Amino acid sequence: MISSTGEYALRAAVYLAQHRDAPQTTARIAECTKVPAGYLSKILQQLVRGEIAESLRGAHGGFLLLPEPDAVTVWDVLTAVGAAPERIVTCPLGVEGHERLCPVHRLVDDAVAHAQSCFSSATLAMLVSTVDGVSALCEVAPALMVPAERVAKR
Amino acid sequence: MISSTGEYALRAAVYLAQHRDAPQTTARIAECTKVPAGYLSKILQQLVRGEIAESLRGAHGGFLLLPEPDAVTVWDVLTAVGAAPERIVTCPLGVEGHERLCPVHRLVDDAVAHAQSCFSSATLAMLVSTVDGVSALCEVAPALMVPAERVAKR
DNA sequence: GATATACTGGATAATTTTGTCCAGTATCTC
DNA sequence: GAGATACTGGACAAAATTATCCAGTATATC
Repeated sequence: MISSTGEYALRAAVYLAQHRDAPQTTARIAECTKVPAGYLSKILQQLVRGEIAESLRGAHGGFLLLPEPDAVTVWDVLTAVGAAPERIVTCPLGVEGHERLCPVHRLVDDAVAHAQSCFSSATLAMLVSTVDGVSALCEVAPALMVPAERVAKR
Repeated sequence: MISSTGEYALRAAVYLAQHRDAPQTTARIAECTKVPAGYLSKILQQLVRGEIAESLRGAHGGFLLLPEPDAVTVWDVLTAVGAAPERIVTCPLGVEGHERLCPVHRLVDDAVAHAQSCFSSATLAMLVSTVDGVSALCEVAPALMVPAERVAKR
């Protein structure tokens, strides 16, 4: 449905939305999102070019989410890395003489349209704020940890 | 949204659903669906293994749709070639200690689920029978050709 | 200013997907 | 049975995606 690149970009963007207090290094984001560090570096650069993140060089540098979390949609993130599913606008067979899509491609395009709709109506703020026992990126909410884990932390 | 392989398989399956009267050769299907012939050959083999098509060797041989067109869904075709979008069943980050997906992956999985629903409720028969001026695979209905094209044919 | 930190951009490599080619085999027609 | 047709399976090649590495540069701290 979405490529590895898209998945990775989404994880990184959500992580930045969760940690707006200080710049987050590539290494830290990579560790927490389980994304290959070297590749993540490229993806973060794309997010910077897409004005989704900003980068700060030097000591204590890293990446910060640029807009407010409620002003960035999942669609925006996927688009920034070229991983957004694309609508079918013209006949993939290149047939001349008609404009409308045939039933086959209309079906596929409907699915794409729905995905686009889902993704463009979900903001990073929504993903981060949602609470139902499992927070974004699977960070287990401390209050909901099972006893064994809470004990292990001490 | 779906891979080239999936798109090609769908075109081929629909073509077979449109031409059930006689076996269709790889060359003919390739020409009409604009799919690279050599690659199509591999895809047709996968459709045969998936019991979506049957093959007949020798002169006047080719491929035939195996089940009735109303008994094959788009989902079936995509699955046969391993191109069906997959549901997210476990946390892609591999975090232990919880079962439910986090908001990020729940969102993505919802989109996948919707696509799966679209694809599994659409049969080849539906795609072939739909008439709204453009038939499946963009074959222009003769009666609806624009005048210039009708003249050009003479 | 010296040093350590951390992003940038480019080169390169591994992997997966897509695509090509051909010898072998089965089947039909005459 | 001979010849032509057409699928089968495997090897191989091209292209796109994913991933790694490193020298260069900018920034913060002392």
